[in-house]
This record gives sequence, C-alpha cells and structure tokens, in this order.
Amino acid sequence: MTLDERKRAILESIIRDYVETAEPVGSRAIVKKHGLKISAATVRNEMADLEDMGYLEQPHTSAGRIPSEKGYRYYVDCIMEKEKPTDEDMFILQGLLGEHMRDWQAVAQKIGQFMAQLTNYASFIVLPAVRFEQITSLQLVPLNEGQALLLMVTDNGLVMHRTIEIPATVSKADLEQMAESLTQSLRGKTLASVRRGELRSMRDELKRRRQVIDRALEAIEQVMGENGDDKVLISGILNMLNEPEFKDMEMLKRVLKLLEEERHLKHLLPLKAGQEVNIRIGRENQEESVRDMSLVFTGYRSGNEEGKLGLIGPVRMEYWKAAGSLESIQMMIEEVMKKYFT
Amino acid sequence: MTLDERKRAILESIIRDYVETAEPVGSRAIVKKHGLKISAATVRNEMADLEDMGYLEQPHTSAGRIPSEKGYRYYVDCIMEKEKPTDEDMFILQGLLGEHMRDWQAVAQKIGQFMAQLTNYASFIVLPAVRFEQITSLQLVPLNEGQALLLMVTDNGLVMHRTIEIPATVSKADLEQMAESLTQSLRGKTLASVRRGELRSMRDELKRRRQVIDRALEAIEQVMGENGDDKVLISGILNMLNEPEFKDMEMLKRVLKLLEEERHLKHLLPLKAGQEVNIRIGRENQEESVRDMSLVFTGYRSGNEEGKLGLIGPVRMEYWKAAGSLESIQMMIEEVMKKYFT
DNA sequence: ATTAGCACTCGATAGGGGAGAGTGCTAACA
DNA sequence: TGTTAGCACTCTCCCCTATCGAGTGCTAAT
Repeated sequence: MTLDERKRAILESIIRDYVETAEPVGSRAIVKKHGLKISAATVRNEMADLEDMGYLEQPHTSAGRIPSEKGYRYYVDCIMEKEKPTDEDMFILQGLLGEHMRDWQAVAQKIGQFMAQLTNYASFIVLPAVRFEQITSLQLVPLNEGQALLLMVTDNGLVMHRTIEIPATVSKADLEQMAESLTQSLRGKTLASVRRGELRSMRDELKRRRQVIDRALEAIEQVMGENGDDKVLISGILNMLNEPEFKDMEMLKRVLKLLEEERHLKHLLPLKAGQEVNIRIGRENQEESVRDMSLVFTGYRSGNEEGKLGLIGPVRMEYWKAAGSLESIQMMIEEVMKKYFT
Repeated sequence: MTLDERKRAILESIIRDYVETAEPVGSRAIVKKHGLKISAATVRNEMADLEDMGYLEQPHTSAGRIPSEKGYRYYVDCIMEKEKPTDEDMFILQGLLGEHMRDWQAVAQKIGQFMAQLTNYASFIVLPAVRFEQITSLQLVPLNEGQALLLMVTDNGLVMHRTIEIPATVSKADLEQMAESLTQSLRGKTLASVRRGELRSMRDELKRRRQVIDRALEAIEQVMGENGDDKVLISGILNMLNEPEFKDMEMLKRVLKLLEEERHLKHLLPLKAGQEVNIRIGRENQEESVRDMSLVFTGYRSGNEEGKLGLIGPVRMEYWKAAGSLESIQMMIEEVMKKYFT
C-alpha cells in the first residue's frame, strides 16, 4: 500500500497540524500553512481519496479531516523521521546523571522524570527484576534487644533489607557468625535459584540458632518475593491533564487508575521488547483500558540486565518527537547502566 | 457566639446535606429529610438569620443555602462529633499492619493508603527527619573492581546506602578494617551532630587509606543531606477526581501540582503539630494554592520520633469522618511506631 | 489534471421562552 | 410573640430556534 508523493505530503501536513491543534484540519488551512503549490480544491480531492483508503476520517460531514489510527500507522511506518532532542536537552540530561546517585533505581527515576518533562507525556521505566542477580554479601546487624537487621547486597549494588525478630539472648558475635554461614551458603547464587526447597535443606545444615536462621530465611524469601517482579517507575502523569482528550473526566480516571496500579502496565508490553522503538497506536493495544491511547516504547539492555522504557500519551501524539527522544535516551541509559552493573 | 438549639440543628442539617450532595439545600428539603417538627417557613426564617450571622451563604437569590467557611468552622468547633471508623475497618487496618514489613517507611505508606481509601480524600504522612537518629553500624561491602557499597544502619533500623569508587587495589580485609574504624568513630552519634568539621578531623585521624575514607565520608555527608529533611508520603490523589469541585481542570491542576512537589506540603502545616486533630478550612490556610481546600491533620509521636499525618480534601468535606478516622489512626500509628523504634 | 465557483451540510453560538425550585414577605393563627 | 400558610417574585436550567461560518463535494471551465 504505497501513496504517491503528494498524498504523503498532505497526510503528513494533516497529522502535524492535527497533533498540534487537536482540531480537524481543512483543505484551505493545509495549503496556507504549508505553502503547497496546489489549490485547496485539489487538496480536497486528495483528502477524499485518503479518506476512502482509510487514512483519514471526518468527525462529521462538514468538518475538516483528522487522521485515523491507520493514518497514524502509515505515517509512523513510512513517512516519519524521528526527531532527536536538541543537544542542549541531552546536555542537561547528562548533567543530571553526572550527579552521584544512591543507586540504579534513583538514576532510572531521574531519567524517567526527564523523559516526561522533555516530551510532555507520561513516561515509564520497567526495571529489570532482581532475580538474575547474585548475592554478594549477607549481614546481620543487631538493632536492639530482640531485633536485628538482615542485609543482602547483590553483585550490582542492590541493597535489600528487613528487620527480623531474634531471641534477646543472641550476641553480636553469634549474629556475625550466622551471617557468615549464610553468606557462605548463598554467595554467588542468583535469587531465582534460591528456592524454598534449597532454603529448607540449608536450615537443617545450620541447626544451631535455629530460630534466628529460620527468621532470616523467611525474610530472605520475602525479600526475594518482593523483588522478584519487575518494578515500574512512572513519571509525569500530570502531563496528561494538558491534553484536551482528557477534558472528560471518565477517561482521565481510567488512565490514572491504570497508571496507579503500576503492575498492570507491564502487561501492556510484549514480554520481550526489542531494541528498536515500538509504537502501539490506540486500538492496536491489547489492553482494554489503553485502547484510546498510544504507547511508544523500547527495550534496553546491558549485560544480563534488561528492561523497558517508554512513553504513554494520547493517540494524537507527537510520535516523531517521542520516538526520537526515546531512542536517544535508550542509548544514554545503556551507557549509564554500564557504570552501575559492571 | 452561641446559637440556640434549633439553629444548630438546622446548620448541621444543611452541612450534612450539602456535604453529601454538593448542591444548595432548600428549606423544604431540610424539613423533609430530617423530619423536623417545624415548618419550612420557620426554617426559612432561621436560615435568613444564620445567613445574617455569616454561617450560610446563597449562591444566588433563589437557590438554597450552602454553608460558609465560618459555618463549617462553627460546626467543627461546636457541633461536630467525630465519627470513628467502624470496628471492621480498624480490623482490616490491623490486618494490614500485621504483615511483616520492610521498614517504618513501608508501614507508613500502607497506613497512608488505608487512610485515603477509608475517607476518600488524599492523605499525607510526614515522616520524622532522620537527623535525630543514631548510627549503629557502618559497613563497606566490596562490589566489584573499583566499587564498594557504603552501608549505614541507624538504631531504628533505617538503612542508607550508596556506592562509592575505591582504588582497585584495596582488599576486602582493608575495607572491613576501615569500616570498623569509621563505625568506632561514628557510633552513637546522631546524624545531625556529624557535621563537616567533625568529619574532617576524623579523616586526619584515619590517615591510612585516605582515598577510600574520603569517598566514604563524602558519601556519608550526602546521605545525611538526603535524609536530613522530613519525608512526605502522599496517597489517594486520585480521590480528588471524584469531588465535583474539581470538575474544573485548572483547580485540579493546581492541587495536583502542589501535591506532586511533596516538599511544599510541609509548609502548609504548622511547625509543630499538637496531638489533637487540627482542622484548617479553606481560607484559613496560609498557602495560596490550598485556599479552597481543607486540611485535617494531627501530629504523632513516640519517644524521640515525631511526625504529622492528615487528609486533604475539598472545603465541602466530611469533617466528622475525617477527624474521627484521623484520631483512630493516630493512635494506631503510635502503637506501631513503638514496635519499630524501641 | 487542476482549479474556481457555488450550493449545501452541520456544528457552534446566542437569544428567547417556559418550567421548577426556592426564597422573602405578608397576613392569619395559636 | 412565635409559627405557619399562601403567594408573588427571582433566578437557574434546559430546550428550542435562528443564525453564522467553516468546510465540503460537485460541476464546469481552464
């Protein structure tokens, strides 16, 4: 399905105008605004053709045209050129990332915020699940009578911790010893490989201080459960409010609800995202609640770690800008990850 | 300024009706709904009086009355009886808190979410700053060539961490030794008392491995900076969308913007909140951006720790329910805190 | 193939009545 | 003197209609 040069130009003009103004575009407006060398009447004929082909639609008989989802799709596939962020913007981002940060999650959060601000859509970043990482160190720190803190550090610097109850009689030295045993037994294991069964057999082996070990293992298991899932960071939800398509509360509520329950977002995306930028326009999305929005997303990886990042906005979206920004940020993210996960 | 029994009853009826329906309340409606033994005409007279006194206002000549802010104030001060959550609700909350949780912040988050859900307003919890806490343990865990993880644990189980760069030549044993030295020097100090000067003098004392120590001290300082401020947790922002007063986008945006910048919220509240429930109605608030909303909040404390928690909603708020819920949750929170901060 | 001209369509906007809810006032009543 | 019924009045809400204008589709001329 290929369009001649003129139809492409017209389709592009309509899309860019409509995305900007959110109002149907008329034949006259196109000729004026984009300085085409053809008359409005000619444009009208072409527009009628484009409508027949399904790339445009008319809200009502005597309004201008708006792009259909098929129209956006054609534009995205065959016409669009990704628009990179300005050097200045990228410079700002680099500045942000230059600051020393607590951990990878904090960095990702910052990047997400920046993406949202840059594009004016809502951004999301799916962090890799922890399950592929290895335990480097495990420590038990006494807190006060009857409580200790279990700390686990993974090879990539992720820290997980949880307080556990211990008998008041256990001494600090005891705790250290137990931590040492646990570390010996668990070091180098991926969290995923540490399953209930394995923990059980280990407990038998370390019969001494059964109670503390029990609690510790329980805690480890829980922590693993918590971190076993991918984590989703979302920023810029407020940007939604600027889009006229959300003037109607019902829709807004639906979307915000969706985003609030972060976990659901994962299901919107394919299990494995490639490295290239994906675009899902409106009804192309599986999930009911996001059928009238668009997703622009991609995957990132660096070594073992892989995650996803993307933008969510109205169907009437600046795809060129979203895709361009995403591509640049994807590169930057992989760069930064190298620093955090050697 | 005291009102006779009948006026009070009428004012209360109007407030409860208006809060429920968000529409001006007429004389007839009051008599019918609340089964008063007086006629609509009498009510009208009383209403005219109440309006003269400033407790009611009329949106326009021939509509019903709505409570003025002064009216709400009178109600809150002199008529209202706090309405406690049902036993069932409190039971659910206890169930939630029974689950073992990562740390105090996670608990507070849960409580906040519950508050929001219970009342259908937005909730906030201000966590005590970390500065009053003491360092229990400090550890350096090697991650990989050239990186180590600095871990600080405070007496109440708060874990702060940060990766630092180290020379590749430093061994694990060295790290442990340095951590030990640092711990010795810092143990028992409150974060607030560890100021730049003190860190400097300490560095001289520990001249060996200057570079690592330097990095570690830098990191400690940064971590302290990050945690030196009170932290604000907000939940249930979505609840705002249900209130008809936010049908107009502009206002909604303003409020959400306010809540997004969590830090600002602190400035809305008095420096030190007492233990009783405070209510700030509309214009009683200092901060411009929250002049057409109401705050219901209180302080909590347990030992050294003190923070605030509260609800934010429209002026047309179920104060009785908000205040009652808050009071119950305050008690619960102090209970739970005992467990976390012995 | 392109363009100018023109009739036609349809949403958006403004103005003009009711309809209905609620008030304030007056006069009668206990 | 406080309470009540009755009634005229006010103001919003909603529906109906007329008008306006942007934009189309068609036709005939270039």
